[in-house]
Parts: sequence; structure tokens; C-alpha cells
Amino acid sequence: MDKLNYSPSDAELEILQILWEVKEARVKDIFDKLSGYKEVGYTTVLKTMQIMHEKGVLEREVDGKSHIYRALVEKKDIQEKFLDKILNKVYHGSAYNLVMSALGNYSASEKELEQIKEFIKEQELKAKK
Amino acid sequence: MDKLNYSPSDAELEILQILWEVKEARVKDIFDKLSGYKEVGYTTVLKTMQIMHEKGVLEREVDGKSHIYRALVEKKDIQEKFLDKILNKVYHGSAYNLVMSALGNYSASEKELEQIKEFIKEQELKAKK
DNA sequence: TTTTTACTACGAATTATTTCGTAGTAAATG
DNA sequence: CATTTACTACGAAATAATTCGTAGTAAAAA
Repeated sequence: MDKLNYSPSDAELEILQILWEVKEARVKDIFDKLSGYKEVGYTTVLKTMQIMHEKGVLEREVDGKSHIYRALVEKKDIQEKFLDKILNKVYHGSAYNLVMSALGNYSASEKELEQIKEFIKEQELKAKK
Repeated sequence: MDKLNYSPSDAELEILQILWEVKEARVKDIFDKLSGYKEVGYTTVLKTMQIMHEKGVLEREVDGKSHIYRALVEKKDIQEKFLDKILNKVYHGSAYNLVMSALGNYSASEKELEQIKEFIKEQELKAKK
């Protein structure tokens, strides 16, 4: 999978999300999960997954009468892709603004906040060297 | 402009970005800016802006033979929209992961890092109350 | 063996986005 | 007064994303 140019559409992203979590799944498994929170047709999911397979985003293995699918794109790469986009397109390239916006609008646990501070301290030390 | 349902496409976002910065502009102004970093046809920009106007994303005022456009959506709202999407679709709702990813992949100035720490301290104080 | 079930494959319609050619018009220029 | 310039408006093509109906097939159930 060419990591550089692929950016998933919304429908594709929902499927990737599930696959990243469960590692591998049949169309039916994905359909069941998606049905849990939205209306969607079985063949719609099937078709989307077939297209993702054609694009090289998913790999699949024949198992009896169905296929077992796995993601060929890593979550980390897509995260970076999206982060890059949001940073450059709506936060003017300022990681600071993005971080403040995230911390201001969404909560993090006390432990997580500590870890962020810790991480920043390390960064500052590195910068001083 | 109904803030809740609108999400700009890529071409629209590039135009919004410019409008947020310069407050108001004619098609020609936007075209000139965009031309600075990519190939684009004048009528392409014009048409996109007309569509955005139809959608209620931009307002415009007649001035002589041309129009002066202004954004009706606020940057803040679009930032939140995108943040929400990236957080829920690729960071599993964890602001912590997003923040660490942003700080890890992009740099912030020393002063900014201080401010982030300061902000976190305030949050922690609030949480204790 | 016949029918049902659980799948995939294919084709096509629908919608959104993006692009750009052509035409029209009013003001500026020659 | 004629022409050029600087715009807008309109229509339509190209592409991608999304959706779903129909058909086909092999295994499971009756």
C-alpha cells in the first residue's frame, strides 16, 4: 500500500477503524458493527470493502465462501496524515494552537495531564542541549 | 449559516483559509493567492465561491462589476469540527493521544511549551476543586 | 434432492466535488 | 464609436464516493 497518497473517505475510515481494532474481519462482522450505530445496507459495506481491496487498502484471504479482510494501512500513518491536514489547513501550522484547542475542548485524565507535562519537560531539556 | 452540518471540502477550505486571514476579498484576490502555490483556473475559483455563496458559507456584496466576499463560517467552528472528527475517527476520542502525537511530530516554541504546561496546571487546579 | 441461507460479484444510479469552456455585459481604453 | 479588459453567469463534463438492486453460487438445512 502506497502510504503517501492514500487518504480514506469517511465510509472507508469507519471500516478501517473497526479493522484496526479487531485486526481481521469478514464483511458480515463489519456490517454488524456498523449497524450498531447507523443504518447501512449489507451490499454497501461489501462494495466499499471490495473497492478498498482493489485500491490496495485492505488485503483479503478466501475462507470458505467468504473473505477475511485485514487493513494494509497503519493507523499511525493515517493519524499522521489527518494531523498534518488539520494542522496545516485549519491551525495554520501551529501545533500549539491545536494542542490548546484539544485540551480546552476535551478532557484528559489527571494522569494523562501529568504525562503531557513530563513529555514537555523532556522536550525542553533536549532543546537546551 | 448552519454551523452544525457544514463541513468544507478541500477546495472550499483553501478559500476559507484565505478569507479568514484577509477578512474580505474578490474572486480575483483569492485566485491570485491560490495561483501563488498551485495551478488553478480563474473560473474554477469563481464557480467554487459561487457555490459556497449559494450554500450560505460566504456572503457577498456587489461592488461595481464584481463581488466582495466574506466568510460566514467562523474559523473556530471549523477547527472544532475537524478536531472532533480527527479525535473520534482516528484517535479513539483520546485528547491525550492527539496531543502527544502533535507534540511529538511538530515543534512548538519554548514559550508555547511553557504556556501549555501553565494551562495544564490550571486545569488540574480546577479539577481538584 | 429441493429449498433456503449466506455469501460474493456486478452494474448502475445518485450525489458531491472539481474543473473549465463559452457567453454575456459594463466599464475602460484607444 | 469600436475594441479590449475585467468581471460574472451558466452549463456541462469528469471524477470520486456512496448506495443498493439483482444475480449467481456453494454449502447447509429440510
